[in-house]
Amino acid sequence: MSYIALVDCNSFFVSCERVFRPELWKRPVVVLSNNDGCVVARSRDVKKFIPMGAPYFKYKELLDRMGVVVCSSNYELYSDLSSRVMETIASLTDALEIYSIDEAFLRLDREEEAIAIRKKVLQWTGIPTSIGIAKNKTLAKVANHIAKDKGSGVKMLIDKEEISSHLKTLPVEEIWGIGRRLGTRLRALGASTALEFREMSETKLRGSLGVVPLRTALELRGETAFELEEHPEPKQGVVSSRSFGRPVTTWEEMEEAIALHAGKAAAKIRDDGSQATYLQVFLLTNRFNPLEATYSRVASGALPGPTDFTPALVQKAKSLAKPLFYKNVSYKKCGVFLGGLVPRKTVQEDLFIDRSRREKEEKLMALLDEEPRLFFLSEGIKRGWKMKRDHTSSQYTTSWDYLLTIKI
DNA sequence: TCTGGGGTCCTAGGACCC
DNA sequence: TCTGGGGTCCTAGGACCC
Repeated sequence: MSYIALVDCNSFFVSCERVFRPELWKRPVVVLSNNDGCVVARSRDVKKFIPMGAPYFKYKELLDRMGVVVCSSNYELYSDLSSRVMETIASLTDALEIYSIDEAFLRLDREEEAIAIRKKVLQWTGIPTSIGIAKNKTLAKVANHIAKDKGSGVKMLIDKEEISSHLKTLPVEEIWGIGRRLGTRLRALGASTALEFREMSETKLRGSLGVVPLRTALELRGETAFELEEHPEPKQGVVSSRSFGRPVTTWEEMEEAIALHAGKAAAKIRDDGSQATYLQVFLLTNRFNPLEATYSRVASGALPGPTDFTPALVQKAKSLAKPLFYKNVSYKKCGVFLGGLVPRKTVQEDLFIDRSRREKEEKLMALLDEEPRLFFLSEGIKRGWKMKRDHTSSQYTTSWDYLLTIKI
């Protein structure tokens, strides 16, 4: 008999910070999102009084009063430690699905294997984990919560009676795949616990909620509806977006931000070895501002052919964004999505672009990717709309002193 | 003053075809 | 006067995840 296990790193971003600052193991710690906007990771003791995703400005005083150490996020560090954790797990199992930066599903036969994995990950990376084991992914999630709550590290949830008794006390919205909206609808339908949800009829679930919640309910009954995906499909698209440090009201600034995001997204797909055939831009106002109606616009279009060439993508992004931009509107955020990705190798030669021009473009992009201080002037020099935090981490694009001059 | 960013999957509805 | 029905593809939007 084989089981599904979920390995989940405990307070992952916090643990990453602690690995490099061991004195923090004894302190309560939170990690903030970009722009120091939200609390995105909390040490165990902080979870009791700070909700996940809490806006930092609302909790700043409380955090200070409680003596909580506050860290800005360092995604490069987290993603590097994540790779190490995943490599460690991979070395101890054959069937692994990396589900997120801090979680992995795997197949195993015995609880001892999980205990060994947990020990090895801690020993090799310094990151503590919790492991839930059950018949399928959804129940492994439930088991994982139990392991976390009890602090025991590993929880095997197989016995039917035991499963039922846990589901009886589990609120519907805490089930993996059931969020706030579905939770509200389920409660209206008379299911407020996982057990009540599991016992709803299939036709009712399918008819009023759709196939995903139905699959979730089937898993709670012990069936398998979500397979272990060891070889995930390539990404559908990449997005670069960010909130502004202050409201943006002029097209000149918006244009710079759009260009910057198009450039960042382009760099990502080049790094992945793919090219885009479809581009989307979006502009948003601040949805929390009660004085103004929320304004959110999207525009998209096909590219003339698969490309990863920054200037072509920037031009397309700007031309799509321009008609969306209204004067007298304060924008909060914008972004660029590149989709319809195809592997670079299989892209056919475009007969209308001569070879030497293509080679020049490739050289220019290679140069751009090698040298972080290089950027296109269309992305702006001053960037008054950028978040303040970003200025501290990279000066290359924000100070004249770091500018390079090159001739092409 | 200050509320993240990057993804996935599903559904509904329109366009188009026969 | 009467205005089909089924399939496919595309896109926008909703809901969820971490």
